[in-house]
Amino acid sequence: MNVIPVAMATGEFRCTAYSCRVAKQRQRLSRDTIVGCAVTLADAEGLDAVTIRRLAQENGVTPMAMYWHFNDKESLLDALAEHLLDNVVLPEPTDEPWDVQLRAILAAILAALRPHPAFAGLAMRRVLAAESGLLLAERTLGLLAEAGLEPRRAAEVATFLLCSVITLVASDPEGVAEPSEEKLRRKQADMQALSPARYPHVIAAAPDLVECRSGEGFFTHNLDLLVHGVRASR
Amino acid sequence: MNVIPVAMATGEFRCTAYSCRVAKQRQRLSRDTIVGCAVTLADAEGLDAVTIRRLAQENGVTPMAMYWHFNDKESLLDALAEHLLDNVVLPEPTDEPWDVQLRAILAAILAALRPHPAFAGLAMRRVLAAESGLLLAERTLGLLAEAGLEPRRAAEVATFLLCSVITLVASDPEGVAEPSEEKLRRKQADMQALSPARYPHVIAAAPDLVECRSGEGFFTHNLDLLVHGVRASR
DNA sequence: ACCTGAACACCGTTCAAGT
DNA sequence: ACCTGAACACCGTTCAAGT
Repeated sequence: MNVIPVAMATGEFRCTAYSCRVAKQRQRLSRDTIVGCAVTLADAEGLDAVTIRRLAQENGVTPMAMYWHFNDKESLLDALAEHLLDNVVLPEPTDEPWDVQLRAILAAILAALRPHPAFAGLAMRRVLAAESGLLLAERTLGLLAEAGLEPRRAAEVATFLLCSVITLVASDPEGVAEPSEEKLRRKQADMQALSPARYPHVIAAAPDLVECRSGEGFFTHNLDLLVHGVRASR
Repeated sequence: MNVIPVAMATGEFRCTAYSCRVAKQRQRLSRDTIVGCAVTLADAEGLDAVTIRRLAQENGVTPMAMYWHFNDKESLLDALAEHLLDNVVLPEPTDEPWDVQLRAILAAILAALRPHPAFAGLAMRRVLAAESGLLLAERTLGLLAEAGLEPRRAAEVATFLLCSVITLVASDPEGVAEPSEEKLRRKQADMQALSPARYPHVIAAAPDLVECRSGEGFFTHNLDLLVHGVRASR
């Protein structure tokens, strides 16, 4: 969290709790500072809060200033996606078996996305475009070839694996990091109020169903599931 | 496609190519007609085109009329999600082994979502709320218990499986059904222009990577991967 | 019960212009 | 090179009012 709460003296521009830059000495804007601001904003208030106008305001600048740094909002989102992919710390190739290495790669992606569930879903649009994304794809395809998959099948599996890992993080219905604790309890109560005759398993699993996404097991177990799936489906 | 193109005589309201209701005899609005309109609109122009104001216009009605039928846009999207889940034709329970039945359920979900890639992703938010979604969850949890998974693990896997199937459809970067053929070729060309030293596998797989999502194999093979994964990770 | 009118606080984006 | 001002065509939503 590189949020910088500031108590403003001058009223030069509105300075919210999530203001991303200090007012006194406003250095020049850059793509990176804007992306950084967008990241903290999305983390704190969800992707919907990431707005051209809001970003401008956070930086004490006119909305139109953004258009010098980005062509349009689409390319701003692209930059957010690439920020995620750039944060993936890809493990060096080893002489371990393909499945161990594949798991390590997927885990690395997971680790980079988990801090940002609000916009992890954006990563998908740049895996085959950004350099860091292509590197992931390259390594994944290589390992799948090593596993003995024919090319077409390797492409299908690689695409699916990357999407699945992203989904593992982004599937959370709430866009924001903290699903508010309150809503979760209500959801659980709703489920347990169902007809016990028709939904016995759902009722019994209600606490797990609402909680499991925030446990460590959800990620490790389902990564295992994926890798086992690849091995078994050859 | 229940799109009704109309050659308007009167100018009573603007009638686009995707107008969802005929002008001459405007019967009453209902949640169902609005949802139907939203579905064809999303299929044709993407989810972004589904707008309170646009829906009103398509139905020759004031934007505010929507607010009698839906509390807000969120609940409109909820209705879209439930429309998807309602279309799942759940296979009857049989005495086949659990994995065969599980695959059949996942395939049924897939079949319901595939016609609507633009908003298939919405399904996630209502699986544990809508009746038809809860039925899916119930059956899935039952089969996973039958497979011998402990409750917590079953909840994790069920959540992941449902998300993954949805992702299988919704992961397409383009929101619209037809990714425009033109862009696909450009994407493929971009990839094949990469450094052959650094990205040999990506370059070789370029055609497959851009095409594989529209082939039948992408879905059947990855469904198999998931089911195999469940079996192997017990 | 079902819909309209007017208004509010937001969006993304373009174009010309300033320094 | 970097940013502003004014304007345009959109959003979702509220509130009071009409039939």
